[in-house]
Amino acid sequence: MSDAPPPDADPDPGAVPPAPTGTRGALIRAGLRLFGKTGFAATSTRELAEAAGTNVASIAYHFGGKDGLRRACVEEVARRFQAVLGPDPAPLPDDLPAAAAHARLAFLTTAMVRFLLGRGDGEEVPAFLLREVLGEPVLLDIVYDRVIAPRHADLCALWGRASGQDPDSPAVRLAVFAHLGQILYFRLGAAIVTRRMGWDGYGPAEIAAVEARILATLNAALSRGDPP
Amino acid sequence: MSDAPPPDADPDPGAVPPAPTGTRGALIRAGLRLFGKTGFAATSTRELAEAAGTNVASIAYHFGGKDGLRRACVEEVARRFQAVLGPDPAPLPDDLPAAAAHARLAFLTTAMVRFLLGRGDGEEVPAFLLREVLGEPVLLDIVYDRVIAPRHADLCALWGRASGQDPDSPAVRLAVFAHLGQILYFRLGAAIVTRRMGWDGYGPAEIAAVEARILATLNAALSRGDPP
DNA sequence: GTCTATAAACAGATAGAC
DNA sequence: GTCTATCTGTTTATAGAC
Repeated sequence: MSDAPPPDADPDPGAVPPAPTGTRGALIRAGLRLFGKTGFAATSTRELAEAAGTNVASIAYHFGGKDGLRRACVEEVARRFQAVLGPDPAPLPDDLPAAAAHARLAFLTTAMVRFLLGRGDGEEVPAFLLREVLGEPVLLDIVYDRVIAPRHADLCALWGRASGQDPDSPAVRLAVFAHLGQILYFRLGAAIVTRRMGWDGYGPAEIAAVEARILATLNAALSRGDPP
Repeated sequence: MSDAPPPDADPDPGAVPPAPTGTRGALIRAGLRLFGKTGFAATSTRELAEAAGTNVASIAYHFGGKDGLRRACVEEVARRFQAVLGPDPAPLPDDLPAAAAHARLAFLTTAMVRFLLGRGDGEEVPAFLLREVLGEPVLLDIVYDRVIAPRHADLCALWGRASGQDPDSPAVRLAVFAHLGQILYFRLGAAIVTRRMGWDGYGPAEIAAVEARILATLNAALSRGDPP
């Protein structure tokens, strides 16, 4: 494989960067998976190199060291979120009715539940992200600024419109966090939830049940008896 | 300090074991704090010994090795939960009104929020617990059987009574998990929440705001407009 | 029971051939 | 760019004095 280390500056900050390829990309994907699964400290550079189909020295070559690979993984998470959700969400139209905002919140909720509980990135990205949030506060800056804060602000705007409250009020911000916390818990506590429910992992039927529960709470919190 | 390794069998399984003391107890407390803060793999035996005010060899002497200390920490978490919540919760009276069940749920919710967000064990125990749940599934067994399952069953009984649903139904079990997930998130995502809210940690006013939010969701989910 | 000294394995980083 | 071999520091576990 043949890739040079990337330039430090992005000439067009609005555009979504392309997915990393080659040895560099393989190492990042291995890092995302192994760091998320067993943790940063518990993952050796030899394991990373083997999982990526390369040698230990390439980690230092591409990222300067194990810490550099970690940072690259954080940036890759930010990039994937940008790629899925779009770089700059459109501002809310002034005349958006409350019911429409409610419906969009329900739609985004469903999408998040399916992403987090279904097969795919949802298994490794949240585990990695959570370990970063629990651990080094330095890397949290990247996660916060590029992944969390913009999306949270979007959801607050919708929640405010749907509930008739000020979207910048502490009450709305907390409500959105509580709502997101519910969803995240079903991924983070998956081992516990599936055991207690007698489930063998999250299949389509199980995901539907979780979706129904979270939408019910959303509708209740927004003071509406029925889904829009 | 002078303590022998404890006997393997507990002669009275109903009683709550006493808190570990001496060097053994100091090592467990150090493990709980450091494992929770930086993770198991990232914490060295030298750090543990220093934090406990003893030497590295005592870890092998008391627990057989670093893994043994980890296991002892898991059991200490289970013990603390038993000590605070009581070993065997009383079964729900048959004639408990829905409003009383709702009130008790609200009371337990407030207690959990204050425990998790306030100063004290709430800072280290959940972090430790979460890392265990994310990692080794072997230790999850102890946590699940002795900490999570009994408490979850209690809450399901209350939720069923308060909402008029079957407490053993999947819907109630999921509702309780979603409710707990909200609460846990404010501890796990504390770094994110406080930053977004512009808070400097969780003080009394901040805890009250979170409490209010979670009780509001609880009341809405139980289809009641106002707190009991 | 506590502690020092040490052993054996492993970590991440790097030099240098290709 | 890739890879092997190696350097240097640190890890856990243990032997043995007290």
